[in-house]
Amino acid sequence: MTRRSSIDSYRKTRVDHASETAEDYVEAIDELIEQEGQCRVTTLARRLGISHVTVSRTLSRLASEDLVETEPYRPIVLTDKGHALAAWARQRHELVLNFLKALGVPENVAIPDAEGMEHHCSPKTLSAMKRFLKETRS
Amino acid sequence: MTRRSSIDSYRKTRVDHASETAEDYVEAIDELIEQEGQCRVTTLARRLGISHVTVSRTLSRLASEDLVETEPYRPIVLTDKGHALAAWARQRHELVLNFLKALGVPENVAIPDAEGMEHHCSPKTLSAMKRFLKETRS
DNA sequence: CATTTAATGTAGCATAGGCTACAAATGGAG
DNA sequence: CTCCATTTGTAGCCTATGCTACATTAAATG
Repeated sequence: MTRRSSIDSYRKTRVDHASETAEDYVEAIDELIEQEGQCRVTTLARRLGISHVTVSRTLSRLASEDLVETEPYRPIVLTDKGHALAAWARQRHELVLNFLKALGVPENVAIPDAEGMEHHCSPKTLSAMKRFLKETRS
Repeated sequence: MTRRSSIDSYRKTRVDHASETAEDYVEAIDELIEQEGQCRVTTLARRLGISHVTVSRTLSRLASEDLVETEPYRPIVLTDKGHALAAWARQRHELVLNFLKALGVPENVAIPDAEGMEHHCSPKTLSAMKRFLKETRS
């Protein structure tokens, strides 16, 4: 039983990874729009720490997935779907980060760890984290 | 400050991913050797849920990184370095899984989540998990 | 020991995500 | 309005990870 599910676990991890990029992008785009009024390719590239070329190509994929809308030389816009995903990702990000901090992980470590872990937390794990935060606060 | 580290966080997540495959492979190889006395390409492929072709190619890379030794049509052997990495990965895997279960995450969810999360837990986060387990047990 | 079956390797293709170098568009300063 | 700096796009290359189809080796069985 544990044997059987190991295959599925590995597969899930792989599939998760496919959507991680999308989540990171829409989350960063959403933040940039909030912070600067708009999101440009170059700004996003700086934020993600990669070249504008990679960002540009990835945005094409996200556009084909109906998460963003792009016009040549224009700011990047989130679709409703993209915005919803961003909101969800940001919320989850906050939760995981707060959870790690409440667990006693120093912030400078919790930030990068949360970044990597958040994509792999299923709803039930997120609920457990919420529960922990509630109990800890009281 | 949080701004500055966001770039590094994204970068760290990407770099982490590069070593995830290696960790998953040596961990699975180590388990198979323990369970079946040897590890064959096909068995490993089944375990990881991917084709033997992909496994074969990835093993070449791991061999070039001195983690495994391969001979054509022969079982896969872990180098000392590979075995050490496997031991570390298995230990970390156990810890994360036990932590999630102690947190109240159902096992069937904890297994795949641990699989994805473990690669992103830095030593300080692992320490915090250990601490939590100790406190919970008492 | 020949033959079939299973395991492994190889060829070749696809996608995702990196990059540099160069071209073209935009926008602001003079 | 022209020109220059910045931004964005395009061409082309790389690695990692997936695959199917086919070739080859090893092993098992009659």
